[in-house]
Amino acid sequence: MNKSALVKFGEKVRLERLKQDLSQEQLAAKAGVHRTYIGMIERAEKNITLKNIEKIAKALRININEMLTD
Amino acid sequence: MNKSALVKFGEKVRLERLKQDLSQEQLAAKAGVHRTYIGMIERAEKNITLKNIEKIAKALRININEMLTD
DNA sequence: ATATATGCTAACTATAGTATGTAGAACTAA
DNA sequence: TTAGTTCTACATACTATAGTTAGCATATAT
Repeated sequence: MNKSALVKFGEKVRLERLKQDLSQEQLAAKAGVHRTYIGMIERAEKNITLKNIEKIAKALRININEMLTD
Repeated sequence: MNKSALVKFGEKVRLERLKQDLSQEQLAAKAGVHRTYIGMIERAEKNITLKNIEKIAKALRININEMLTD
């Protein structure tokens, strides 16, 4: 079933966040967004915008294009 | 001055669209969005969402991560 | 028991997504 | 020239939904 970009992005955020041993709250603080928002993104419940993709990528210190690579 | 992801994405869309000799209207039809919306994206006037990034990438037959690579 | 982390619901408000209309440039043809 | 076509920029304006927040529940661990 070919996962949507939304699902893949959410999985990537969670994977990298845990790899860096960060809580959702800590990542949220780094990215400048709300705690629950990170949860929603990881669960692919929100259709995130490019500006916020950029924010989260920077907070995780990962290139934005890598956030969307399989 | 480090262009935003929005500006880079807009430039990439225009570049690839012209490379494939498509008008904004033709690309819009392929992607299933409105004519003027493509213009707005190319001019980086709208903060595009991931679902629409996916739509446009598919219409251009380009991997989504390549749309965000320098 | 207290603290930490996350899921989930529900609500508000900012703005993305959609659409219409006008204007101007570049071109083609009569 | 003049008229018609195509393409794009830009200005609104509407409506869908992203972004933000607060609150409560559950789980785990100390």
